[in-house]
This record gives sequence, C-alpha cells and structure tokens, in this order.
Amino acid sequence: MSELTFPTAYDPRELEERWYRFWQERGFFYAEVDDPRPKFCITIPPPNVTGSLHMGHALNHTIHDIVARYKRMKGFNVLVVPGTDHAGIATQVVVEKELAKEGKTRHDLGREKFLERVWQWKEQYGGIILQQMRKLGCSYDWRRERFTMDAHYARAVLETFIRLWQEGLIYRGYRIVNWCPRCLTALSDLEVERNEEGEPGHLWFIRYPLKRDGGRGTRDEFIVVATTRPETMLGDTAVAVHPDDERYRHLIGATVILPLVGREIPIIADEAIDPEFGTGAVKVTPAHDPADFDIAERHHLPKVLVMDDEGRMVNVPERFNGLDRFAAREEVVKALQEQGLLERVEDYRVPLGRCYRCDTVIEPLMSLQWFVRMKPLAELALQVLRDGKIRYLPERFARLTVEWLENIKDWCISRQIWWGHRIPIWYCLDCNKGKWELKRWGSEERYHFAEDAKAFTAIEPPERCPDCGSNNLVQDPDVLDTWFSSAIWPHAVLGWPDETPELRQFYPTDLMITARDILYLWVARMVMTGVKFAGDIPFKVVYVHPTVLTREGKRMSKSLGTGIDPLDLLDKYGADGLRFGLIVQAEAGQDLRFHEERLEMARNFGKKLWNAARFVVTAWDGGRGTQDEAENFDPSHDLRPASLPIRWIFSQLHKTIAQVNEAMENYELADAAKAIYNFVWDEFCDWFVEISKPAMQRDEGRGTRDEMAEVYGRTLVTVLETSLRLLHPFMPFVTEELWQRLIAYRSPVPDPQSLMVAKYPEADERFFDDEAERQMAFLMGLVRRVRALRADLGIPTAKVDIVVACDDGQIQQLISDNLWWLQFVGRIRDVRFIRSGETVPQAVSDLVDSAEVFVPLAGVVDIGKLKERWQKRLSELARELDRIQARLSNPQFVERAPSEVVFAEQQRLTELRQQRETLERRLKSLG
RNA sequence: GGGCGGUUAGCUCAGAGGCAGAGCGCUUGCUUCACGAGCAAGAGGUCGCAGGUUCAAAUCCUGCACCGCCCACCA
Repeated sequence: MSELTFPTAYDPRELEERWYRFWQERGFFYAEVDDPRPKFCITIPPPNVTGSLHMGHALNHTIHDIVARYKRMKGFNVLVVPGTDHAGIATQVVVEKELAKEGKTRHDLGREKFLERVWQWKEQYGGIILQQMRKLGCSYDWRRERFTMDAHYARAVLETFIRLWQEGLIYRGYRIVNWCPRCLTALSDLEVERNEEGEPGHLWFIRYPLKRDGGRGTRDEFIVVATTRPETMLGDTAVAVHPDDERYRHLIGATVILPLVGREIPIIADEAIDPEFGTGAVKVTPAHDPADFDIAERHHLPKVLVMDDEGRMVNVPERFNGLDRFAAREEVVKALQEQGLLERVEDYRVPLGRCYRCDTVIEPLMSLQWFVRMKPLAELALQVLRDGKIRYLPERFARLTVEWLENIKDWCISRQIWWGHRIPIWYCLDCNKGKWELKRWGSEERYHFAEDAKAFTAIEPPERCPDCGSNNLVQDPDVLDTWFSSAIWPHAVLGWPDETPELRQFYPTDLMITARDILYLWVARMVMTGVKFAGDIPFKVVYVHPTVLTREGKRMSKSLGTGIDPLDLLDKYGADGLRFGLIVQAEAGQDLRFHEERLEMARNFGKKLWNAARFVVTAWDGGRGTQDEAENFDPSHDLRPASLPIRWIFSQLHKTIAQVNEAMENYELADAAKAIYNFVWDEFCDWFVEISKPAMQRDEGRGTRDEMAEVYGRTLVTVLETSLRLLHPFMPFVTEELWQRLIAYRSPVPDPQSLMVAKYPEADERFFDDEAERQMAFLMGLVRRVRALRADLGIPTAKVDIVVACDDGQIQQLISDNLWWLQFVGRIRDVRFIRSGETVPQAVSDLVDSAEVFVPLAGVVDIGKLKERWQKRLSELARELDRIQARLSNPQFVERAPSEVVFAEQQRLTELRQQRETLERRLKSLG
C-alpha cells in the first residue's frame, strides 16, 4: 500500500503550496499574549511598500524564519510581526511616474487627490512583498501585520514628535541641508550617497581683485581662490585664509571686489582653512556650503542664497538669473574668462553627493528645516551599548555604532514631499503677523513662516490658537523623514503609546535581523527611541547578515542588470532549495557572493531526503514512528551485539544534534545547516541505510518480522524522524511532507499536529559512543580499501573472498560479527584470517590501520599500476615518518610539548613504521 | 584622510597553535532492488608577501601588497 502512494518524484512546488495553507489554516503562525510559555519576539524590518522581494530580502527572511521555527520548536511562544514601510520619497516617486504616463504631475491633482492616489496604489501593490514572503515559507503572525501609516501607528509617530518637542529636542532653523533639486526636498546626511573617489570634475582658479583703496598698502592685484563649483561664487560673502599663512597674512582685513557681482567682501582668517589645498585662499559661500556656513557663523558674515529649490540661479546679475546650476557654471566660467579672471583650470575628482532615491546631484543649500537634537538621545543609546545590553553579531558592529553615536549630528527630519506623516505643528497667522508670507509652490499655496515664528503642536487638527483663540491656523506643510517613523517600529507595532498587553508581553523584542546598510539609518535610531520612549532596549540581539553580491563580488542592482530575482529561483528550486542554498553560503560577517550552484546542491539534498524517506517507509512497514519513539529509544535495551551500526548511527546523530543546537544558539545558521546535511547524506544515507538493507532482507527463510529487521526498521524511522525535526527550520516544506508521511501515514484520522510544533531534538549523551565510532571507522576503512583496490585494478563487481592479515583477536571478532553487512556494502563473499606478515598468492593488499586486507586477483592485472599505488603510499608514509621523527628527535619538543602530544606522536611513529615494513615487503615481492 | 573586513584547491568558502577541509567543477568506473539531481574510486593546496614569537604557525605579533566596505566640511 505504501509503495503505491509514495510518489517517486519530489515536486517542491505542489507540496509547498499545500503545506503553507495547512499551517496557516491551523493557526500555527499565531502567538497569543496569554501563552504561558516563554516568549520570543521579532519585528521584521518593514520593507518598502514599493518593494519586490530581492536577494537581500530572501536571505533576510530565510534567517528570520529559520530562527522563528527553531525557537517555536524549542518551546517558545514565537511572535514575528510583519509589516511594511510607507517609504515617503520612494513611493511618491513611483506614483509620480505613474502619473507621468498619463501626462500629469502631482500638482495637477493637488495634495489631497495625490495622496488619495498614493493610498490607492498602496492598497493595490503594497502587499506584494509580503505575499512573496509567504512563498518563502515565513511563519509570521499575519494577523498582526502593520503599516507605518496605519492610524494607530501614525498616532505613535506624532506622539513621538510631540514628546521630543516638549523636551526641546526638536527645533526649526536655517542650516545647510542636502537638497535634491529633483525631489524638491531636503535629505538627511544618511540619505546621500557618496562616491569614494569623487567624480570627474574641475578645480577652477579664480582671481578676485583687491580693492585698490583698501588702505593696506599692498601691491597685490588679486587673491586667487580655487573652487569646484564656480557658480556659487555669486553668493560669496568673504574670502578666507589660514591665520598663520605667511603668503596672505598681510591681506587679512583687506577687501576684495567680488567679480561679476561687484560686491565688496572681506578677507578673513579662519583656522578651518587648509593652507596646503589649492591656493590656501577660499571663497566663502555661506548659503551653499556647510563649512562656509560655519565660517559665516563664526565671523557674522551675511548668507546670500543664489539658488532656488530647483537649482536655478536667483538673486544674481541678469546674465545668470534663472539659469540652471550647471548652465550657470559654464556661464560664470565664460564671464570670468572674458574678464581675464580665470587663472587656470585643473582636472579634479570632486566629492559629490547624490540623492539615494533618484541619483540627482545633491545641492548643499541653506534652508529652513526641522531638526532633532541628537546628542541627548545618542547618550541614552551609548549607555546601553557601553553596558553591553545589546549584543551585536558580529560583535564589531556594536563598536562601529558606538563610534557613530559619539560623533552624531543633528538630524534633519522635515521633507518637502506629500506622502508621509505630516509634521504636527501649527502656526497662528494672527499671532505671527509679519512673520509669514504666502508663496505659490506648484499647486500649493505655501505659507512660509520666519525662523522665529511661534508654533505649537497638536495630535488632532486644532480649532483655535491656544494663545489668541484665532482660528486662522496653518499646519506646517512638510512631512517627516520616513526613518523618523520607522525609528519607533518595535514598540509602535506592539501598541505604544498605549500600554497594550502585547507591549507588556513581547517588549523588548529578542532579535533584530538586518543588513549592514541600515545599521545607522535605522537600527541605531531604534535603540535611541526605544530606550527613550518604551523605557527599554528595543531588542536584545542585532544579527547583521551578509550583503548578497553577484558572483563577481559586485552589488546586485536592478539598474545594473546584475540582480537575480529570487522569485525565479523559488520557481526553479522551491522555497526549501532557495532557503537552504542561501543559508549555507551565508557565513557570518562575510559578504555573500551568490552562487546558484548552491541552490542546486540544496535541491539535490531535498531529493536525497525524499528518496531516503521513501526507502524507509517502503522498506519497513512495521508501524508508525513517532517523536515519542525517538525520545524513548532506549539504547541499553535496544542495542544488541549485532547492532554496532545502530550504536554508531545514534552516536553520530546525537553528536550532530549537539552540534546543531550549539550552532543555533549562537546564530551560526550555516554551520548548523551543514552539520545536518553531512549527517543525513554521508552518515545516514551512504552508510546506515546501506547497512540496514541486508538487515531488512525478507527472504532466506528469516521471515519478514525477525528481531533484526525490527530493530533496524525502528532505527531507520527514528533517525529519519529526528533528522526531519532537526532540519525543519531550514527546509520546512519537504520535512513536513515527509514527516507527515512517516508518522501520520497509516492513521485513519489525519493527524492535526504538524512538524512545525514538534519538539526540536535535544542531544542525549547516553548515545555518545566513542567505542562504536572507533570500531565503525575501522570497518568503514576496510570497506573503502577493498573498494579502492577493486576500482584501481579494475576487478569486476562480482563478490570476492577477502583475506585479512591481523594478529588481533578482537579485530578478527569485530570483522566476523559485522560480516553480514560488510558482505553487502563491500561486495565481499567471505573473509579468512591469517597472521600478519603472511601473504596471499594471486592477491593485492592494502593497509587498514595495523591490519592488511587482501583482495584476490582475477586473471590478469596491471602489475605496474599496483606498484605505482604502493609506491605512492610508501612515499606518503616516508614523508610523514620524517616529520614525526624530526619532531621526536628534537629534545625541545619532547621537553616542552604537552606529554599527550608527545605520546600520540610516539604511538603514531610505531604504527607507521610497521606499515612501512609491510609495504616494503609487498613491493619487494612484486619484484 | 581615518576606520573595518578579506586574501586557504580551478570557483565559492569553512578552519583560529599539534596529520590542510566542504560544496561545486574536473578524471575514472557503475542498469548495486530509495535516489544518475545518484553510487563508488581519484586528481588537485609553498594557506597573499616579508619578518618575528613558539618545541610547533593558515592559525599569534609587526610591517607590506592587493581587493571590498564604512565614515569625514580639503574648497
């Protein structure tokens, strides 16, 4: 019956869909707050709603789900909270592109209609990536899915803003920000991409004429400054030199006439100037350069803005007015040339910033923005990190985060876009008379309030001004940086600011699994807000997983065409194949050069398991194997003298279990996966299953139910069942399928339970059996030697009689006791023993430890080949002997090395000498 | 400019003082009754370079080279 219903083909796709539905329907993914078991909680890094699963996500969620399933089987009440991020700029850009296809811009719709449109888009496409995670097998609590703009979440965001505001940690002011002239918004420093070597550009050397009647009595006509952005000179308000620079000391305090503009500006001295660079004299453009802004603050210089939001020149002479920044650059250079003020031009690599969303060159620009004062927040994070309250894996990232926090700068949180959490700040038009102006900005009427305008916060839109009662209120038009809302993710998804049971039960979370690139952008900020607002660290462990690279070591990127779509891989190898193939190449702290071959290996492993299970189920129908049986397998009772292989496989199994558990506890997932792979394939399939075949044989008058068949059958089931539980977190689908077949197969009522909620194997040291391992190693060595002799000498496959030369009665006994399976796996008919040193005519031999095994020669054999083989072995022996002898004859070694090392070497020396002797004799006999 | 990581078989990577490993690839043989996506037997390595510590170094220390990443206001 079983033979009929166990399909020969392993088809991942069909069974994966089936089992996911099964798990989902039975509610195995859900965690309840009143579950008495210890909790284990993870909040996933919310992917952008615009996203589709890429290789980074695939790895990230493979790790998430392996850990979740492992902990669940370990008896934890596991909660994984899924969700998505509204991804302000990214999403707005996507929807704008959609509009562009209809020939519209967002201004054609206006703010409100546009937002409606974005919501529509989000409802339609925002869940795609979470669907893809389900295909991967993710066992998350989908009832608790969150979105960073859910009503409740939005309230948490505003609450956070207001609390920071009340503590004076939020301020509004003019600063140089990273301005994207395409997105028309400010960006934080972390949202700007910089190329290490800079980008090709020029360094222009410009002559600034000194004012003649400056009263300094100098004969210099010019001071020469160098710049990479000549167009900004139109906004210069000073020239700066280093105070100790001998070349310019006499000019400090002099006045220059700013070319093309005619403005008189001073020459000042500032320590920040590097005399080595360029000419040592710097043009100071306070409104367009962060360093110059600081200089201007120190010297009370005016700040002249010469560019608008879209990067066009304003407040400049007619010739340049309205020109785009790059056109203006050419025009300025031309004008300077005309006036003979351009001294020279050098090629130069310019350090440029680019918008992380649209790659447009960032313009550093003075702008009125909202900022968070970060020092006090960073201090909180530093404290918990220095106290080691959060463990980073690999550990070095904790130190890097500390260093980043120590040098933290204020965070620009306002964005001039529409999609996002609108800043909960209102202004009263009446109280702020004279401090505002109304400007048209696309479709919007924008009120621009002065830096010192009075503002107040409110969660709900307020009716009246708290000061004057006026209802002429205007909300700040800006929205918050997306990362401001994701910074509160762990506590906000659990219900903060309300004191929900979820928050009480699951916070702090236990693990944060993330890639390196958002360690500062996101992870560090969660630590700050978690400690500040939720009163505790947001997670106990940060697991930083490798970045997935192409096989050439390049970044995977859609635009470069170097990306690989995990969905294709899912189709090709199944979720189990993708998961296992990915995790075995994910070595901690090391970037991952993705190799599809590994997925092939993983899929092959799935098939290997499938076939092994098919063998076990069809070869032995003696009863149901259960987890209970696996747990209660009593070695002292079940392991009879004829069952060395059983003692051996249990020893190996439990050592593997110990190894896997240890690796899992340290999050060394690749090591755990490889340990299971090696055990299942090399030990269970290649040896134990083969050995069990003669034990299970039903003919030759032994009947089908004799004791031996029974013990081997039960062992096969037990070991396989345990292996499936071990492997389940890595390959959840195929293991569930096989486990159900193995366990629930013959039950008339379908078993409602699942491998998902079975107990994860624990090592039982009673099964560790070094003696069995040693004896098996010898016997396996014997089989390998016999096979190798046959393979090398082309001896046909028919069974042969072998002869073993050995004086050790125990070894003879060992071989005799196990001959029943040695015959099968070694294709041996019978064995005969002789004294060591004796020889057998018409036979070839090889050494197994101190024994020698002879295989008869059938007919002609290539003596040359045989000689070659022995000579090679002899020279290996000689090399090894030399090494040991040299070592042992070194008195320093004998004296200083630990005695057990010395002893082991002496043992080995004796053994090798004996082997050499035998080999030399064999060689001589060949003539 | 500062910091971090890497360099081990043809490829991708483990190994962290005491006999150099895995997967893939390669060679040879195999209709062995679970599996050819398999089985069996093999070949293949001055552990980046140069010094040092040690009885003993892929492994620890110093320096160098090359590759990759992060941070930084040299205009």
